Amino acid sequence: MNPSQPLTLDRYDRRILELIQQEGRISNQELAERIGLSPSPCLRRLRALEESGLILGYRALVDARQLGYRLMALVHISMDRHTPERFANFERQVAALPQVQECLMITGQEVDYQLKIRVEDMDDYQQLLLQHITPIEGVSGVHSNFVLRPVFENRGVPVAP
Amino acid sequence: MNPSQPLTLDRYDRRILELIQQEGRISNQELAERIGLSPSPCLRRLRALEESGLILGYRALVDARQLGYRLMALVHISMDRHTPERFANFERQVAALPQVQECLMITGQEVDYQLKIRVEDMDDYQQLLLQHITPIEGVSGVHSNFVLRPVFENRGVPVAP
DNA sequence: TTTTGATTGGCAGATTATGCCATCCGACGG
DNA sequence: CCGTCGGATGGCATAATCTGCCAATCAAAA
Repeated sequence: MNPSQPLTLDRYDRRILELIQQEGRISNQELAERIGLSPSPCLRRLRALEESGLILGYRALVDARQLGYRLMALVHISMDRHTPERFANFERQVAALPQVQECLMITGQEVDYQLKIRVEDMDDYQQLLLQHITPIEGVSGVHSNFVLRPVFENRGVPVAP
Repeated sequence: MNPSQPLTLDRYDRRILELIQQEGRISNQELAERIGLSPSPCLRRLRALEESGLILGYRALVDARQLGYRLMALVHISMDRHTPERFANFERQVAALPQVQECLMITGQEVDYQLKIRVEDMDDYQQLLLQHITPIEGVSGVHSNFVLRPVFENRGVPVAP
């Protein structure tokens, strides 16, 4: 959790990062085998990467569509007054909505945030927007784009030499 | 890998999905303990969820900033001719760029794709755009927004009862 | 109440993780 | 050129975990 230490990653560390971004549940033995180390130093390195904060955690990828979330939308939000309180409040409210998968504060003349949203269908979407997003204090504009097809998502961060 | 079977998830399955979305590397023993089952049926359920395709895989989350990727951009792409070949070619080219973390085909009068990009700095970004994205056949417009702050990302899919 | 089918819990063997220590390697100083 | 020193590695032993198997349990239907 300490965002400092391994400023110097050697090829073993890089290889570990590449592999666990692809196979987050790979066993230490197989990891060691693939990077060309024995299990002991491999595990030590993995733990060090975790401790350093470079590895933030592990996630299972769940197929949203199979869970019934057939609609994905990108929502652009503009705020009327740009005070820290407004922003903080908006972010808190939005974080409480489980359908909001992602919230980014972005540049743009008419836009302050982009939300990525997953819902079951348009009815769901309309209700989320009108009941929970538009009413947040300070929200002055909402513009929606829908995802026709996710070409790819959840790619690993490149870890070049 | 078979996207069919568990149309009916009971509370155990739901709990498993919730937990492994938060702690992708949790041991089966602790998972079992937390959901209130013994390890055997817990592992059986987990494997079934994996086999069914509901769990697509596991990923380690790596702190991009610590790896030097200090700039994140959302790039909106418009294509001049909407033929399947153009789209397929664009997607292939873009998939070959490791800086492109995500590619979504979206609705919008002037937009066909949104890319999420991670680079080290503006120089990097300019080079990626001019050298690798703009030149792709059919790309007629590029508009960039930069991420000032990622409020949150990588949230799990809600798995409601 | 009895039957039937699915799910569970516990057990045993196989696999994996983890701490410890001697060894190895490279850098530095003598 | 050789010896010392610090850090990293590999192997080993123990602990923990995984995983397949079987009898027991539970629930729904007859």
